[in-house]
Amino acid sequence: MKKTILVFGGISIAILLLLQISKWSMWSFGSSGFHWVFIVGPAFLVLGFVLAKLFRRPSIGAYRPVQLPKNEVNLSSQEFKVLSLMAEGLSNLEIAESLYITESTVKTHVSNVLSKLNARRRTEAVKIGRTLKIIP
Amino acid sequence: MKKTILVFGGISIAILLLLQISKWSMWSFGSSGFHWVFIVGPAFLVLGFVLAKLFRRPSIGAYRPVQLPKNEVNLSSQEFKVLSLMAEGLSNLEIAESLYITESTVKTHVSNVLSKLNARRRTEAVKIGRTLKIIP
DNA sequence: GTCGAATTGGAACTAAAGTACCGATGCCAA
DNA sequence: TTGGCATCGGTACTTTAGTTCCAATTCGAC
Repeated sequence: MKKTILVFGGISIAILLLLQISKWSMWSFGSSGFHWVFIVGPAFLVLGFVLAKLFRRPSIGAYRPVQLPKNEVNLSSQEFKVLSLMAEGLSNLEIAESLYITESTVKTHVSNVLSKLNARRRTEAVKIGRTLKIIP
Repeated sequence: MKKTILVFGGISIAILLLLQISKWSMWSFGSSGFHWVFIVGPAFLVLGFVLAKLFRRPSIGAYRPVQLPKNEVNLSSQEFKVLSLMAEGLSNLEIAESLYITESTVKTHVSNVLSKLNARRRTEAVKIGRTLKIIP
């Protein structure tokens, strides 16, 4: 709340300053076409807004709509086990030891699971799996 | 917030300087007044950038820091937000962009969450958080 | 006002996770 | 018998995640 007040206070002061400057400029420049400020200024202001939005990092996943992969996700037996153990918070190594396979194989399975669920991280895979009610 | 004020102050001073410079170099632009574009334009461009940044910030809310009644685990407001976004499957970078903080800060929060929940991985933290009904 | 917790962020790491590509085996249905 | 799939495993690589230590503000409570 204080922040907001300070922000708007700062903006107000800035506007006041700009007005003051414009007055001073009027006086010092005479009739050299100062009205440009009121045309070009807002235009560039808007441009700045737009550019700021554009330059903002695309944030690929933050608001990405979770597109559910085609109704039927066919995880294989092992892939399902791996996903379940991922949801339990196990690391690849721990999953490997649980299933008596090597970590390399687990990585392969994890990659396949991520691909099939259209996820990019194991946490996302777990979330999607829960959404699809594949795992509790 | 001091930063904000400093920014506005800096912009104002910059505009003043630009005006001053333009005053000294007015003769070289001709008398059409068109040169204002090159002075006011960039200034408002920067102002637009700053304003866009400021107006983006406060609208992220929607997360209520839930105070835990018992359960020794007491996550702070930001830590709770980070944990929630972890459960959504976001990466540290995506969480950072969602909360308008840097990835470094997110890492700090994640480390604290893992420590407080006695977890060793974010997936485990999510599972524990769900077990403790901190997150759905 | 002072103090502790919270927030933010940086630097410099180490440790996992994930990708891409490969080969081998076994199984099953067409 | 052959093509496709699942399983297993490997190498080499890039990307995230996570740790540790540090420091500057900020905020609420006392």
